[in-house]
Amino acid sequence: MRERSVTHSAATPGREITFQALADPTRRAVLDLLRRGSQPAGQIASAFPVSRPAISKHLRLLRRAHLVREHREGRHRVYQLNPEPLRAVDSWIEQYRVFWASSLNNLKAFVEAEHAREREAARKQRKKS
Amino acid sequence: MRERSVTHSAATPGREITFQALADPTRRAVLDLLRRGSQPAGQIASAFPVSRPAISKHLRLLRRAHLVREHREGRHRVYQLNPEPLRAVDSWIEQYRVFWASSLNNLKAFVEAEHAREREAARKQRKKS
DNA sequence: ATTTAATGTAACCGTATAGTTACGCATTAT
DNA sequence: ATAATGCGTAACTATACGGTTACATTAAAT
Repeated sequence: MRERSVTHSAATPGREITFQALADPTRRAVLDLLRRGSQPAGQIASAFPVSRPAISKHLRLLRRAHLVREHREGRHRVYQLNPEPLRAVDSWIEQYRVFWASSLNNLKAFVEAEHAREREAARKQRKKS
Repeated sequence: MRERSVTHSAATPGREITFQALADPTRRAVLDLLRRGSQPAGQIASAFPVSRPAISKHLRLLRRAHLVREHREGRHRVYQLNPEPLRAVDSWIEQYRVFWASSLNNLKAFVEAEHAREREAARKQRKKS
């Protein structure tokens, strides 16, 4: 069976774009800001030290990741948080939560020491042949 | 009080490097792989379609983010998962969990409609003066 | 009808990423 | 001693990113 490709849950369709969108601190800050309520683009931009076009591009990426929704309101472009895609991220992390939830970390260390011993044994074995 | 800079929890020291490390799907897949047990670098690399040096560089980033630990074992470099930094990511997402946990999303929509109405009122107001 | 306000986009720049091949250095095997 | 393994690093390339300034567009204000 040779573990060809593991479960590789890291590469779920949307997840990819989402993780990438979250990689930038400014973008995360924008989301944090939007958590307190929707705002027009300019107002968002004014909360950051970078230029407005820079924020505009960040918003484009956030849109592409469906982390925000936009709707026109007069000459304003109001941005609204859409936390839905974060569920995918959450569910990915979920798989790791058990590692820090209990003493599994120690257990893991033990299991690995075990593996190391096995490897060592295998090595000695090959030496003999 | 004018919400000068929000809480901006997006920019916590280590969090930055962690999010960045998770941005790449291959790196996340490496972590997924390591969840099943520690492995030497070469074995990790053999699980992916890219070259070994490519994985080596990914491992360097994961090391920098303290998401993996490395220890030499003979001529092998065994990599071990260290989920600890993921807690920071988890706690960031935590703040968003409430949004999909209940009907708060709808409530949010309502509040925003409210805001919109306020804005509209303010606009009409300014028009008068 | 003009002007002003609110945004997005284009063009450009510097730097980081992800990947490749070639090479160097230990450590184990022969 | 020499060969082979296992890895990391260097050098190089192509592409994406984040930022800036200049320009285009649409809607509101005068």
